[in-house]
Amino acid sequence: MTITQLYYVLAVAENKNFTLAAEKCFVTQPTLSMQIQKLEEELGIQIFDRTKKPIGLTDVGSKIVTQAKNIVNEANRIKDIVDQQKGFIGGDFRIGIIPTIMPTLLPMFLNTFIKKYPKINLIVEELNTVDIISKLKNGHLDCAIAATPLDEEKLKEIVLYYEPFVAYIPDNSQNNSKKELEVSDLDVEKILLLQDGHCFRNSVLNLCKTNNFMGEHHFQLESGSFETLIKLSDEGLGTTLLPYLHTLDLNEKNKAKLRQFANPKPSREVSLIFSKNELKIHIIDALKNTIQGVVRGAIAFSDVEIVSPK
Amino acid sequence: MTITQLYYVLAVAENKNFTLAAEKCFVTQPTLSMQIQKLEEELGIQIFDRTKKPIGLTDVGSKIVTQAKNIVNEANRIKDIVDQQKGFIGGDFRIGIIPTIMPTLLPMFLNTFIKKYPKINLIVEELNTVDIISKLKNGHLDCAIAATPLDEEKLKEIVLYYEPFVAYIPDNSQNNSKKELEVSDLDVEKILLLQDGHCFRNSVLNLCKTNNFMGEHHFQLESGSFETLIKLSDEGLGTTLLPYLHTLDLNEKNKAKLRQFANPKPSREVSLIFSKNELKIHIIDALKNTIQGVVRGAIAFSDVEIVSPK
DNA sequence: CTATTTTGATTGTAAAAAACTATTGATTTG
DNA sequence: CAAATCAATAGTTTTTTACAATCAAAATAG
Repeated sequence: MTITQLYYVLAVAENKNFTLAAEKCFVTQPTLSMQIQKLEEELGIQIFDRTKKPIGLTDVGSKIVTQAKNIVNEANRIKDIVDQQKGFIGGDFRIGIIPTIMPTLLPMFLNTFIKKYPKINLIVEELNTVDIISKLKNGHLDCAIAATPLDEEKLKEIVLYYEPFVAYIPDNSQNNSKKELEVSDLDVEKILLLQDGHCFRNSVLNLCKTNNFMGEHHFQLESGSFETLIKLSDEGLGTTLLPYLHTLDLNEKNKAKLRQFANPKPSREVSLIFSKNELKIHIIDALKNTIQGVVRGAIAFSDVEIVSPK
Repeated sequence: MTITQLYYVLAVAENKNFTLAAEKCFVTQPTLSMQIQKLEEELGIQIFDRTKKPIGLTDVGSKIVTQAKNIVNEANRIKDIVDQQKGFIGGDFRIGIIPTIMPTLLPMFLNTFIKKYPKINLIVEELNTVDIISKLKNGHLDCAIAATPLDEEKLKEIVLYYEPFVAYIPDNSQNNSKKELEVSDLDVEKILLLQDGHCFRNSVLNLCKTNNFMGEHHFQLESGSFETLIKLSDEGLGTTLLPYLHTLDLNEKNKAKLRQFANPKPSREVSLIFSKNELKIHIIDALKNTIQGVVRGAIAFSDVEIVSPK
């Protein structure tokens, strides 16, 4: 059994076609067919069910494919080890970002980053926090950006920034007297929130601890965008909170409904997260510096009461 | 990079000698030398420091060796997958047993087992519970026998038997009047216990929950045998509890100091433990049946109040 | 229902890789 | 300093891998 044979198996499993798989592997079809036959012979089992069209996997075959992925992944880490040793900044780099951070943060740093490190092949994926955690652990992601703390044993978090929330109040006239909003002015039971990315720091508003926070509403937003939230709010369903960076590109009409909080502002902690035994530390470090560079300009840190997360 | 090359690297790392490593790999020394050179060239780094005597690893080298072990382990699992498919009962099978179970249980089933399954190459290791858990998770063990429950997410437990404890009372005359001992008769603060294997079932005696149980003594037995415990007890340091199977081969003098408990007897749950994605299920099943077969004769289950573990 | 296309297996051959034997060269040991 | 140890090198042989060309079976089109 060779690693090459496993690559061939994975290619066929993925493309369900020997000819196409061979192309992807940059070899001719007979070469690939022979190698797979050899492997099947060595193991004494059939990996592929060639009677089906398109080609299918046998029962053992699918287990072998799963394991082959593990082996190939582990094998690829050898290159990462060497790259790290050489201080090489390049190669594939997979990053996961939660939906509520993606649209505002990614455009801010992507251009700077890929220009500064042209050898890195950045692969960005939008994922929710649960998927991010599992993919970081099994090596499908090199790092991620999400609301923290996650309190995961095997993951390391580096805080990128604290993003204050701004209240979005559809009927903003009634409290117009006060300039800055106090947290105590909010009726937390009536607030509209997304599931993801609303863990507040410093217990200013302690909402994330109740895992199934519903408030007075009879629905829960499992996922979705802040656009949805704004529209629901406009429909009279209540007040909502928007992360500061999201408020920057609202239209004027909506901006009028925003109300800043007084200090200490409720805010979310946004961090770079990676596995403790991640090898591409140099790239993570480069990414961290790039993001912190661009964010420093956008968020005035003095606005937020910084308290080191536990 | 090939799996063969990684095997060669591991052999050299282990033997610190190219010639010896080559023998272990059943190839000539130049073959092995060449392959390792080729790998080093492909990666563009030195794995071995050949200036040292005996040969040493470079910094990257040791990282690569660690990863190579992972890859080779994962690769070996392919064979396990195929074996499982074929229903093959054989090959290497690594089992860990905690010290307080090993001496009594292993002799009871080992002979029966290896005669019944001559194709299995059983490798038994005495390990404490902590090591067992980590080695099951990283694939260094195929299964283990320990006191349960462990409450480990990724591990599965199959209860083999409940082993009642018997009190060992050095000064057995004073309570001689009563025939069976009640748990309440014991002063739990004065009891001598081993760290391992003393998690009592059914909260009859609730000792394992206090992680650093010291009682009135000024010492803790981190490990050791029940022989030590008996001698300490004889020295007047207190009463102790012995697992039922251990009491069977005490000398007459010591047996006189034993006192059975009344029902419900305090007992320990002994289970077969394995990773949830362990492939050698057939072997584990064979082992379970063998052990339960021999234990059924030794422990009268009616003696123990069986309550299903939570 | 036959012609055509698609797709994987087969065959024969060339190139590449891996293994072996024999030998060298450097270092350590007696 | 001679002998022994041990990895590297050189030169061959064997094995493996890849390729081009072709075949055979199945699916699709006319």
